[in-house]
Amino acid sequence: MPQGAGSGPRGRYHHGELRAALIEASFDLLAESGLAAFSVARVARRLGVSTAAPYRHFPDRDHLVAAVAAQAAVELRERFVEAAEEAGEDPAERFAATAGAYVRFAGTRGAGFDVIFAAELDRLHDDALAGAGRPLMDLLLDLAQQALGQGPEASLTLVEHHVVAAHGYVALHREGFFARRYEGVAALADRAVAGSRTLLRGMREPPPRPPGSP
Amino acid sequence: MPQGAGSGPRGRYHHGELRAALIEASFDLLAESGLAAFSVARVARRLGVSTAAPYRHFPDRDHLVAAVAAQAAVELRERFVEAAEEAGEDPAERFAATAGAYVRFAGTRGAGFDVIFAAELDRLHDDALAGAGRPLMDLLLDLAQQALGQGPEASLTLVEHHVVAAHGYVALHREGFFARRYEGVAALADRAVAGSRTLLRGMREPPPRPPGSP
DNA sequence: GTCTATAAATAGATAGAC
DNA sequence: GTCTATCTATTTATAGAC
Repeated sequence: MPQGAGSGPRGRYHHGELRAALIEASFDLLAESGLAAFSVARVARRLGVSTAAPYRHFPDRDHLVAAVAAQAAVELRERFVEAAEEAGEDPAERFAATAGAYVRFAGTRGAGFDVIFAAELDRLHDDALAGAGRPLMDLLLDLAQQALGQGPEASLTLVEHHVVAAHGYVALHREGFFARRYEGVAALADRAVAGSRTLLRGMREPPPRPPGSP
Repeated sequence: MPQGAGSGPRGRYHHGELRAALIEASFDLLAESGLAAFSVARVARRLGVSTAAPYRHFPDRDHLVAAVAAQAAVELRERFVEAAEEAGEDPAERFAATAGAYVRFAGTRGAGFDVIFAAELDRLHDDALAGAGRPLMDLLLDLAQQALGQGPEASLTLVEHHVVAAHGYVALHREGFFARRYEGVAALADRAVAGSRTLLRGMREPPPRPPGSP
């Protein structure tokens, strides 16, 4: 039993658990304040460890963020799979459901596409992170393809609008834009799903008339 | 001629111009680093004035941000009007064009819905700011109403999806999500306009079949 | 593996000189 | 109207004790 945390409900992290605890606390901090306000010192403080302790496990702030991002990518993909499963058989509903899953995940867990694909982390060449983003997008492309029944180019366009809209809800939520309109993330997630349905419906329709065509 | 800035191309701000110069430099800083990284000290530094100088004109950081936000709301509304005018007669195109205007404005000027409606600024009770956001949304609602030809509730839904998507492009752009895909804001603005057209088309269509209905 | 102590940067904000 | 000087707080990161 390599631990001694029994001295209190939130005992200190003595041996070997700090790395995982840092990542978990980082999610909380990101959810509360976003990536820009994220700091190693704040994570350490809320775990009750010294500000120096994290540097035993991560060389700097960005490597900690990268570890969070890599785990977020894996978790988010799981939420996507679950959401599609729960949505039933209709490919349109399976696709749209991932917008809700995104808003709920990024809204409560704090790490979404902004963290997972953050440009700041590019220079790290973190293998775990580099390999984590692709399966996420591939899954969405696959669901879009099945919902749309058109070529890969159209699917990519749909996924882009879909992802951008879902992230837009999270971003504006975090900035307080919806503060006076909605209570929580769950309501916004439903709006995002409705938005994706609308988007899909719009892409199945032919454009009314390209300006200037006969 | 109450000034003495002739000693250099970027001379110091001696009398009376500092307030306006601070607001203008704040736009630049917001465009480069976003609201979270905004600081009074950085604005002062890039103007070549002391960090104390801004406090002669604004009591604190938030009041400076509020002044920027109020001006941004006015400017953004002008961009909306121009974009709708340039889009021609088609109400759908007039509405969709505002998505492009938003992405270009918020992407290059740095202050969009996130700044204009920032929850942080709520407690200020700044009259200029409080009155600036509403005309912006009213204009969009009006254009949506004309494009959609349905009730005010449907227009509100459309505007929300429209605004959220446009802001999503700006937010993900700023985080580096599109860094490897697009060169600049102009390309993203076009994608946002295309997205709004799709959205509008989707809202004109009846839902295929509400689950469980005959 | 974690701690204390420490360093240098940066930020917000104020007092008082000019 | 702007400056210098100053204070306090925060963050990143390192060195060395336990």
